[in-house]
Amino acid sequence: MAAQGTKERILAAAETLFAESGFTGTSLRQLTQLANVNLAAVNYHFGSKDKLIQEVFRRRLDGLYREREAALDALQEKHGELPPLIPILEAFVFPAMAVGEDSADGGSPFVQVLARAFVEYRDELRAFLSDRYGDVNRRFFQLIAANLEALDTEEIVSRIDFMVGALTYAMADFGLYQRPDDISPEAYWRIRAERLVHFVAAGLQGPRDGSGAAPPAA
Amino acid sequence: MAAQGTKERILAAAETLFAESGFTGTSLRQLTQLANVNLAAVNYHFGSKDKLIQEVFRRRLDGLYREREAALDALQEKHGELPPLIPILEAFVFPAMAVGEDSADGGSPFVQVLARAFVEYRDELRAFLSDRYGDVNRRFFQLIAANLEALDTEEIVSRIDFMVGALTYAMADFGLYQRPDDISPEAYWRIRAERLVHFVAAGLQGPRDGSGAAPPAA
DNA sequence: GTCTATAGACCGATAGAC
DNA sequence: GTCTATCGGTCTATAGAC
Repeated sequence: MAAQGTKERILAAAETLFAESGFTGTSLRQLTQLANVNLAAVNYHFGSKDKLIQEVFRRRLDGLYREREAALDALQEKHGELPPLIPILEAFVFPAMAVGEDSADGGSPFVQVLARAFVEYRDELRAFLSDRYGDVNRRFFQLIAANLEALDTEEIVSRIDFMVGALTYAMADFGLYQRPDDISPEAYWRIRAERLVHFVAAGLQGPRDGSGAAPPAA
Repeated sequence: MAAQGTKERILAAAETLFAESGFTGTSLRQLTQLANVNLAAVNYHFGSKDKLIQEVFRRRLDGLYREREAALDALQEKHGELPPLIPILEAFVFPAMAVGEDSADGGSPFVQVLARAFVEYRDELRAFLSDRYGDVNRRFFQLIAANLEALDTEEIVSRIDFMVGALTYAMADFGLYQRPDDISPEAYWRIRAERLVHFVAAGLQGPRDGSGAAPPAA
């Protein structure tokens, strides 16, 4: 685990600290100290702090989006042009669980870094992400929307916004639900991901107005 | 609008800049310049940057939580101990819309500041918020949970986490849905809040497992 | 209560020896 | 590729004149 190349150690330390303290909140001094490399190494290997941030994302997201695309391809192979909603949501959520599983402790700092990206706005980063992954995101968007065609576009966009919020927050593990001692980290994430998919599917497909989706449990 | 007291101008500027750039990302220099007060005024009036952050929250949340509590009281007056889910969610969400409506442009920077608080972790701030508003939050939690008693506690906690995510993200207006030109800011927030409540209610009440909540729209 | 000035620390980036 | 040293700039907080 320890003592890879300098670049890898920097990236690993960056992921950890960005997750904990954000981009602005993390200094290159803390970062290089944790990575056990010289301060100047960041600029030597990455050019600047912003480029380092970008590389932290690229390293994880390239693989993640490859998996998401492959999952969509497989779905359309199986179901034709418009697969049902649940597998589409699974194709988006499940690959995200695996990201960061190579980290030692089973935790997944990168998904928290992803959540930071929404809040800690960096124009350069936003442009990079949109450029590189926008096409796949739009493909998901359109497939989800096509499954909700009883709704008008405005309402669909709103509901997808809510979905992204639930997703982001849940993946970043900000909530109250803690892993019980008797289940493994992998099982924990799998259960959460399944619950999330069902929650979001129910929310997306809910009635247009008033009166609750189902009779209350009581 | 302009030229209130120094403290008020500082608080207003802080709200705006914290919403845009976060706590760490906002310097007292930017802040005092926008507020048109001297740099030293922050420390004179608030003691420190952290105390200023705390005051930004207290100023808005005291009123918000008073409204939320009053809405719950009124609900229980009307429905007895356990009101139905939708009005409970409305009692939580609707008062949040009004917060910040005294800002000049109809926008609501404070709700974005709230979202920051989840991501930009500050121990001092977390303790303050939990101390001051934890009781009301727990009351909401329990009423929601009581409406979902067909589910086991673990699943309820998970779903409430998803709810908080959707709520936080939506209130912060991070998503793609933009206000159409032909509706007022007030109407925009009301529509979003209603959609959010219905989305979350459907998600919370969704089936325990597999197979989608309702027949797909197509 | 408002200002200037500055202390004391930290920041990202870079030049240049090895 | 790695290091030291440092530049030029930022930051929060405060001391002290008015």
